[in-house]
Amino acid sequence: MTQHLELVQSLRQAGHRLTPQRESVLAVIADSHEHLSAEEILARVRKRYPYLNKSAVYRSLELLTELGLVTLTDLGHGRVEYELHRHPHHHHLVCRKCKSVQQIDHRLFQNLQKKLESDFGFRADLDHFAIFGTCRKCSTRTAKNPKRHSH
Amino acid sequence: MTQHLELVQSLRQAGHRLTPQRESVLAVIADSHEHLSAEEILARVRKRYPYLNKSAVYRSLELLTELGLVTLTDLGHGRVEYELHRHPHHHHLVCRKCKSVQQIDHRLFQNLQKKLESDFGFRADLDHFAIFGTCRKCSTRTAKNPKRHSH
DNA sequence: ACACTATTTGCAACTGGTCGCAATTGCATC
DNA sequence: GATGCAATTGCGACCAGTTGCAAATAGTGT
Repeated sequence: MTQHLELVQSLRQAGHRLTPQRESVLAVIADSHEHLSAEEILARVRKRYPYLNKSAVYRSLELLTELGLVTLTDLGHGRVEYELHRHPHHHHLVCRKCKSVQQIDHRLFQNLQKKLESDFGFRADLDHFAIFGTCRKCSTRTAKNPKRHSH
Repeated sequence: MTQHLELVQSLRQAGHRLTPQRESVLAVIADSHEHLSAEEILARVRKRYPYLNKSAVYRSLELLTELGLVTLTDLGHGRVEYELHRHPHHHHLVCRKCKSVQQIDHRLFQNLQKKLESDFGFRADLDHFAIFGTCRKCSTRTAKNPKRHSH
């Protein structure tokens, strides 16, 4: 939980207030080592603050993402997932057809990331990235049998 | 409109039916040279088919995207935007803080795209991509004055 | 400890998008 | 041009997430 403390510090340093709501959202994320959906976060937070409102959770998550303390990934499952920002990170290849998710190493992105920073001064959040496309299986399958597509 | 015809062909070839709903969604997208939100597409389609249901539009768009005829971009404005798939394409750098959008050349992605295909057999839809992060202006600003962040 | 005020929260209404299912329809075959 | 049936649509309920606004409160200064 020293991590938790650090996070609280970053928040305050960036000029934001530390409310019990934010504190508990942070705690939940810091304590978990998996991806969490907003819904799951809300449920866990409510164990400590039963009446906490969902907009508070969403607003906290938005802020934490903006501050770079939390990463957000849309794996195309209809809900966004949050995770404490840890280094280094993996990325995801998400197949639009079969919805499979494949992890890839973060180093694949380093060149691009550096180039964006040097050319445009843009600090890309490429720490936890989802790329959509068609996986090997689905590419070959559709080439043979146009009609079939699983889901 | 020859383009429109080609699109219809691709649809049929992939084993899908050509319904008036799909046809009009396609026509609207093919006729427009800007990004269109689903809502805008729905509105335009209704000029021809006044009672067309929104789910039909969404389902058509999903299909067209899957077939690669249409590209979909989430610029973080709370709504996804659709566009006819034209080559070559630009990409977008979206600042999480000031929400500004900056276009960049598609060639920045070619290496990555090739690598994903050769290493994983994954055909990434990198034709129209949005990368989130912090733009130059916002990086320097937050370093100086932690509190300020426009929106 | 108290007052002040900008930030944050709770609430409830709203929005964009999805889903299950019954009714309809494109199109292949006769 | 009629038949059959799987693909597709319409519908309404639903879901995740957002927003505007009035009420509450963290943190600053006294």
